[in-house]
Amino acid sequence: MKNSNETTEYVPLNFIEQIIEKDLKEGKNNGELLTRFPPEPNGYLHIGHAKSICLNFGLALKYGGKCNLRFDDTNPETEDTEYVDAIIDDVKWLGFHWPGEVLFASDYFDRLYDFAVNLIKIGLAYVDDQSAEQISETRGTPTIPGKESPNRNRSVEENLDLFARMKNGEFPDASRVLRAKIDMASPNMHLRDPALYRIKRGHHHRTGDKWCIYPMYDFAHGQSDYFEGITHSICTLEFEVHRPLYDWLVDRLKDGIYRPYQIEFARLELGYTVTSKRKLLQLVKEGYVSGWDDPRMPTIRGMRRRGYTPEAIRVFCNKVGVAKRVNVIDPSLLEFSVREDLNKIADRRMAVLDPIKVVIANLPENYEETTLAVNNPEIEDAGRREITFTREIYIDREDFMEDPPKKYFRLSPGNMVRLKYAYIIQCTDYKKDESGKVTEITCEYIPNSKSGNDTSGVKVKGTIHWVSARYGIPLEVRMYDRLFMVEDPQEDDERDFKEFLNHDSLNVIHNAIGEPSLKDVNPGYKCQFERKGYFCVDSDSNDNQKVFNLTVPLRDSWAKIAQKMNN
RNA sequence: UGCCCGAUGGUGUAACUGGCAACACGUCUGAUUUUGGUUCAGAAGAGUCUAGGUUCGAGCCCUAGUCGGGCAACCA
Repeated sequence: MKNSNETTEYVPLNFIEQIIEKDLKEGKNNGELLTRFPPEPNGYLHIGHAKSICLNFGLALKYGGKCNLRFDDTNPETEDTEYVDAIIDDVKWLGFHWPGEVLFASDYFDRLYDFAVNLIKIGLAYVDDQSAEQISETRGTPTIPGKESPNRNRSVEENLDLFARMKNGEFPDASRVLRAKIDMASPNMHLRDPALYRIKRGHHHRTGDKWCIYPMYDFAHGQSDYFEGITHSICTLEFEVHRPLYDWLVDRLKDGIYRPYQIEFARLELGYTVTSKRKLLQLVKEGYVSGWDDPRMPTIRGMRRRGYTPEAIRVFCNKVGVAKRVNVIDPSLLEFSVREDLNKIADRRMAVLDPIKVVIANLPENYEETTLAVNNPEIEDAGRREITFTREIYIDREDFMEDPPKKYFRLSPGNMVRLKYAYIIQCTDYKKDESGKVTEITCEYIPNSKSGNDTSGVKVKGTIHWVSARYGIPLEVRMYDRLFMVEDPQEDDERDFKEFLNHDSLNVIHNAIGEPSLKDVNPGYKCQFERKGYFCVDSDSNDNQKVFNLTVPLRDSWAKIAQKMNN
């Protein structure tokens, strides 16, 4: 450290925080900070949006500012209140708050219209009668300058008249547009007289049929920022080339020193999934997943149903960082964040996913012994619950091997393991069916080896979970794996991303057995199935049967050892 | 062939704006453990896209190039 007398420790800032701290220090925009999260209500929010939400709301929190929730609803064709409601719910679920009401770009339609009229008056906008095709053709290409529209130099009066008549519905859809008069030869395509307003008779989710002209994104976004007093308008990289237009418009709208500034960052891409709204919609529509909230989906709703916590998602979004480099985050980081949170808060329970019956031969037929099991070893006062040990129990198929390799610490013929919270047992016999599948195991328990007061002197390397055959309850357990088999399913434009779908991403277990305490839990309840992973109760559960979703498996160092031995 | 961004271990970010690369995930060791979890201790792994230049000194600055991304909706 350079300055040893400096009391504040240096904390690395991302580039946006650096800009903000500088702006705040210099008193730019009165030293205020107001950000905004501006979704278009035409789809559900996903993990990429979560990063933007955490960034915008997080910055406001960090620097004592505020963050608005504003819908960018300028295209009635694709937008719907269904999405508005879902998005509001998702942002709240993530744990963020905005000042006052939810805002909409459509709140500003009147002011936007007035601004457009002003632009016409000062000769910076004109009505173009050309068709979309003509406009597209005369825009030129990135290397060839565009051609000016024959309507470019209409009089202010004629433009005013035409624009008013556009608004009044005198012209058919798409027959005319209002364009900014900037520069048809600009190397930046967005400055070649961009369209500001189009005629479109869609039914708007909020303004109904009041308007038949709607502002384009570029004509709505920066101005909405300005109307709200946004200081830092943070968006993703693809809007970088829009910034000159953003500035051009805001500079003509502002009427003092205040103005918002756009800053772009690289969106979050997550490996082995897709985050394009179009592709996500396709997965839903074509039935590859059960819906927007399918637990395999990278949507907020999907992750929520999967059992991810808001805390875990927020921590994850902070860990990935903020920069301008295109990035693909490895899902292991997300899973780490989820485990980290769940380890602290989730109850421990025992459940057997692939049951084999074990009969403890040296125990009487009706033997029962009830003991207390720790709910969460990470939390001292998380309490205990009762579990009952009986002569017949179930253990997981993975925990028994006829012919085990050296480092296998679980049950095998002649060998011993501890049953968690109960006794050490030794395998004396086992049965198989014609196919060679083990159907039942016979064991003997070691007296005096009871968990907690073991005086047997027997030492075992392994402890396994179990469920009483008499008291266990049937469970449906849905095991999930990554949706795609390749890290970047959209890398190859030539190939349909669906070719890379992982067809084993869902594996439903119908005959799992859980400890009896699982009978009384409600959808959303999260727990760890000991030695397996974190699971949560799905909304498909009913009184007869609980359905559990695998949220994330526990780290499994045995699986790695076993895999190595196989290779 | 135009314009705008970007380039640091496998992945993602950092290096307090010029002082011989740090953190997290992942990987690997070991210890503890009645979860092969957690926790703890430790290790390996980049010399910063390339080539020049400025400088006592460059991941940071300059020039050229290479590679990657974006831009030609009346989408956002």
